[in-house]
Amino acid sequence: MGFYQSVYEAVKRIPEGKVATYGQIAFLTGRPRAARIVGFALHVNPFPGKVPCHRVVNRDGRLASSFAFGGEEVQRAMLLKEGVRFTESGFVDMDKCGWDGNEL
DNA sequence: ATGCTGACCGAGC
DNA sequence: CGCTCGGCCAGCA
Repeated sequence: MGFYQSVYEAVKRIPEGKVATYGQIAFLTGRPRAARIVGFALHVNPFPGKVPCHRVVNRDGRLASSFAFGGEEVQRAMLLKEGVRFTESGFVDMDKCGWDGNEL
């Protein structure tokens, strides 16, 4: 069991209608500076239905450059379906949908 | 152990 | 406001 496993556990804690940044996940795993590892962890092991990697975005609120499930458009559709709001620029509204990481 | 890589983040120009 | 650079940390050859 490596750091990746901890990442998946943290991502699964993200509630619907909310999104978290890679840095946020990294913080929950105990490695606030390991945001890059978080991204790569989801990239190499995107468990469909188990780890909602579509709820994980970068600090800009923008979706990942390479989404494992198909593409940014697919990710955006799933987030909209869950109730996540988007800005005119096509970014996630972090102000309302930004997960504190400690609400639950 | 060393070096390279990577879905990042923050600061600087 | 947009791009570039360095730092950070885990996994792999």
